[in-house]
Amino acid sequence: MRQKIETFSLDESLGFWLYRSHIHVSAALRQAFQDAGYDLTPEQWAVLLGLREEEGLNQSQLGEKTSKDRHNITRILKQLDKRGYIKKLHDKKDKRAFHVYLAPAGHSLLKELKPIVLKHRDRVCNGFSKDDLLKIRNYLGHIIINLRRS
Amino acid sequence: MRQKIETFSLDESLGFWLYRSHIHVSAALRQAFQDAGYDLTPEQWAVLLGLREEEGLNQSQLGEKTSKDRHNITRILKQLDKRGYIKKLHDKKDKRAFHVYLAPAGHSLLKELKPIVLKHRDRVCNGFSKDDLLKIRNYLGHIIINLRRS
DNA sequence: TATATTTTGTTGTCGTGACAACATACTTAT
DNA sequence: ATAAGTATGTTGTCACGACAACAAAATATA
Repeated sequence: MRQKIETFSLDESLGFWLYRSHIHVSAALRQAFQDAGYDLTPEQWAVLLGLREEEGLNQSQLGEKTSKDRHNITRILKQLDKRGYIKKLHDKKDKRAFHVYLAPAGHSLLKELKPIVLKHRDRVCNGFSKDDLLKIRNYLGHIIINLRRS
Repeated sequence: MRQKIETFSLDESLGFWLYRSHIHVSAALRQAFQDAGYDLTPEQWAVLLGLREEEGLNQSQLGEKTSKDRHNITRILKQLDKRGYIKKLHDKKDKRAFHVYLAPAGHSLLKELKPIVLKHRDRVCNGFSKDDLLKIRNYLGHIIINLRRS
């Protein structure tokens, strides 16, 4: 009578599936931007999108919103600033902080990217019902909650 | 009568949810290794695990198995080699290729990490039934298939 | 008020993902 | 057999995630 040895493998690892699917989705979006002639990373896109939803955030808040830490936000904003997509304005009271806004070029970039992103989304979501998508989001949200400071 | 404007946001983006959950899971595993005194990245762990499942692969095959390209495999193996966890043996016929194996230190490392990884897994999967986990894996596999060269 | 702590943002380092360029060597075609 | 094409692996560059150290400024506390 053999005992079951509890073990693990890549294919059984939820974390590895998340890694794989994230890598694929991210690579596909990057490629879609590139094919359309845009030199923009998925991360930069995420920050632009976060900004459009809530302009005037400071960098820490923007980092919270996009799940990136201050250091990375600093550098991603540097890229976006260099390309003229955003503006950083000093807080009038707090001399340390900035408020970040989309520049006009950022707004029009988002408008231009829209069909590309929608097409990408349709590709990723092909074969999923609205209910499936909701379930996936709940599952992933559940995972994130499981990992919150415990 | 207003028309619905099709739009998108971070919270509605499946890709962004994948990013977020992957980042959290990966960070938690990294932290678990660190807390236990191991200086090992989740990526290095994935390569070691891939190797244990199938020793003797060449680097390209190992990359395929772990969803990493040749360049990254080269560097990750360099790290693992430096720490003595793997061995690279020349192919006898093909002078370009290597066969990669776990060194004894790699085997014992995997054994030592086992309780840490299992605890991490329990934390990530807290509240999910076996059926849930199967569904998640199917969903993520579906996403990956959707993105295969089309 | 003076000091200590916290917060905001920057810079630097390392490991990794994406990509280009390259050397070496195997394979196929002529 | 030679040339063309392909495959394996390395190196270099850039962008990003994690982390440490830092400066500047706000806030809390003594």
